[in-house]
Amino acid sequence: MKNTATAQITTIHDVAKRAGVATATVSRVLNNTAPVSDSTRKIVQTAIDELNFVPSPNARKLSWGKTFTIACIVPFFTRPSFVERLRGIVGVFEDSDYDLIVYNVESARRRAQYFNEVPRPDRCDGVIVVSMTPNDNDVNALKRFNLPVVLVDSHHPQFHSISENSEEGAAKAVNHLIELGHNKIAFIGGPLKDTLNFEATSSARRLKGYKQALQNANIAFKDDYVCVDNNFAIGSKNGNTVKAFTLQLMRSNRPPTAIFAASDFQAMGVMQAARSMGLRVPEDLSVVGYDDIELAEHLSLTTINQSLRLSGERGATLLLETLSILSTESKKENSSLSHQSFIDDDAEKVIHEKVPVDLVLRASTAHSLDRQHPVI
Amino acid sequence: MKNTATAQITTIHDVAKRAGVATATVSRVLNNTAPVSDSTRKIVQTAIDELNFVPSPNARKLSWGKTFTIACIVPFFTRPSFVERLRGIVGVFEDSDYDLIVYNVESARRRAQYFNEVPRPDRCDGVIVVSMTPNDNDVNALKRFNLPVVLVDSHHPQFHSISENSEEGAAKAVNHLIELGHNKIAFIGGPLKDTLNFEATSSARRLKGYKQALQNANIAFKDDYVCVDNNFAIGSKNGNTVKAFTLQLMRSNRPPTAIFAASDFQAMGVMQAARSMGLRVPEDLSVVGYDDIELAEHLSLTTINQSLRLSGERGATLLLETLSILSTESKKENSSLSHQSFIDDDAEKVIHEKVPVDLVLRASTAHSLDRQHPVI
DNA sequence: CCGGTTTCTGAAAGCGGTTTCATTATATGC
DNA sequence: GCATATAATGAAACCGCTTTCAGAAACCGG
Repeated sequence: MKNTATAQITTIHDVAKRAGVATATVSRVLNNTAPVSDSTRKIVQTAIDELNFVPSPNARKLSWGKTFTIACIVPFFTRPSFVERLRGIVGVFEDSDYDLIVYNVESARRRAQYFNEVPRPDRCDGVIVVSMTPNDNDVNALKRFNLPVVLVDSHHPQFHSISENSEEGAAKAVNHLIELGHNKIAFIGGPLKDTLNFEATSSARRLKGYKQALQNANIAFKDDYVCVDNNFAIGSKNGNTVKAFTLQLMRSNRPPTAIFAASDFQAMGVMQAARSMGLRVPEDLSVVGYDDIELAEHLSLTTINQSLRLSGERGATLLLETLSILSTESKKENSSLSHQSFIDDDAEKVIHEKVPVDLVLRASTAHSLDRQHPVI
Repeated sequence: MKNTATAQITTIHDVAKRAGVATATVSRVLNNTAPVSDSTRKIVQTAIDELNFVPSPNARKLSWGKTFTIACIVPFFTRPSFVERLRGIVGVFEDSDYDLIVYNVESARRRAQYFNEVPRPDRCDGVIVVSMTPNDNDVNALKRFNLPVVLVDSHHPQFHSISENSEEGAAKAVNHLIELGHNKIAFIGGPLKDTLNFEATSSARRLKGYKQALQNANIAFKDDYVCVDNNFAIGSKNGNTVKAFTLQLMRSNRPPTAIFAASDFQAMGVMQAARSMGLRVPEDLSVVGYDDIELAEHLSLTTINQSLRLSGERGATLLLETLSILSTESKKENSSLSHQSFIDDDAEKVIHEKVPVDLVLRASTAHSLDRQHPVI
């Protein structure tokens, strides 16, 4: 008696039978893909409503030869910034016909696996790659079936991409510090190269922007002021290294008065470390981060906003656009099936979009009160 | 010439033709679902390898009547605590045959939509609901097709669930403060009830635990010490409210010496606010959070660890187990198709698992140096 | 009122797999 | 050595939907 009457899934046949028509007709009113007389349309629609019929996504996919699925390969949980980007992506697909499957890369093994297995037309209609620069194998895998691909937060000549200008952002951060009178500015960042090919390069580019800004201001670049955490790899707790760097810097005989961190997450570590040794931020030490993750606001951290969420949104939208262009193109093909080989020609028209980077002023930076030789 | 030769997807027919066998045979070696002679098996396998054949997931799904997909309905997957849980869930399914589709709820509309549309056997084989207590409609929707369901971080008598004991956790937090000599302990939390039915109740339960702990220690409950942010709703920036609460509390004529926040995120706001008015944590104010998100470690925040990730893992595993039980059961049915109605009887055997809550001692709490009437 | 369109509809053939059923080849038993 | 169980395989049906193809019905000009 406690048997919850399990509802059966109604199929298109049930509807057809009930309406006294062929399944083809039902299909036609579902997709209004061909003229159906008003009278039968009404009958069918009633049957659909009464039976509460929803076509099986899978059958549909199989029949249409589309998957209505977007694959997103992303080093998902490793850093807050990825989550923000993902949020932008998810938001776009929520309102579309596409399902989004997130493939979370947390190891080199997975990375290779996903790049090889996922970009197949029977798995997805398009691929978004976040924060990973495809290597040669990846490129092959991605191109094999000519699926539309968009890179978010990375760049490759052969694929659409949405990225930010890290050099510019970093320069803005450092310029801000310079304008505040700082000239002893240190850099703390992640590794410059990395097996997984992601996040790494951004640190490198930010370092480059840092150097550039110094040079423009005629401040000598000092090797000791650059701390790069080569263990900032997957899943590692970067906190300790960053703290160690900070302590080391601040205890040196020429401590910096400001630190530019390559990410907000690292900036937080810097602030923690500074406080732990009794230094006040920003009075004793100015700190600038990068990313403007949600956290930054709560920490009152001055940082560089790189429109994380927007980048995800733009990437997703770009993919959607590509998808719809392709589908109209394939319709054209039907009428004139001649120019097969021309399709690929728009490989030329690869789109590379830049997302703006802006300084967000908060309370972690202040004028330099540099005492040239601090008493220790 | 720049035409990247787009590979064609090879089908089971291609393989069959190449191997000179019927598709049925290929299918059999793929799933070894029936005896195949070693010789033909080898031939087929070779063909598979040579053609690099991977069966189409969709065709398979359709044919098997399974989707090999798990739906995960989760609010704001960007909130750190949800991300942690999701991380646990994702980890489990990565190693399974199932794809995971995440449905991100950010509005009441979406919530209703997802609960109505997603739990259908043609969309997924099972559902994980995170941090949302199903209402009556939801329950109907979830039960309609008798899909296996697991709730993570919520509770309902009719569904499996993984949850934590918020009262207990809160009590541990408050007891810790009491043991440190505090007796002016304030509570800052999110709303106690909410249209979306999630997150709210956890604040309420933590408040309950707070009250209980006070009572046990014979400390009078004080209404002014309870600050509940009813705007901690969708997308709102809770930071400001929390800060306002903190300032208000600390500027009152009987400021607390300790604050227990219902989440780490809010605890961070408290710490920020305290610092902004020149108070030191923990010297002038002790702060305890809840959740033990990654952040907490970096903030040296004393908090309650509620095994966020573990809860996701357990939930996912439980669903997987249910799934495999169901599939073996349905096999049994094949042989003796009598006891259809008995299957539902194990609705009795709903599993409710609790995940441990533990105090994590860090540096945001200290002994109370209460000056009974602080000079202001 | 008739040939020729146009509009509407049903039967049937896919989509790419799995599975049943029937058939043939091979073993086994007596 | 023959009846019979068993193993191995192919042909065909099926999963639920879409789409082609072809036929029926309605429409139209002359």
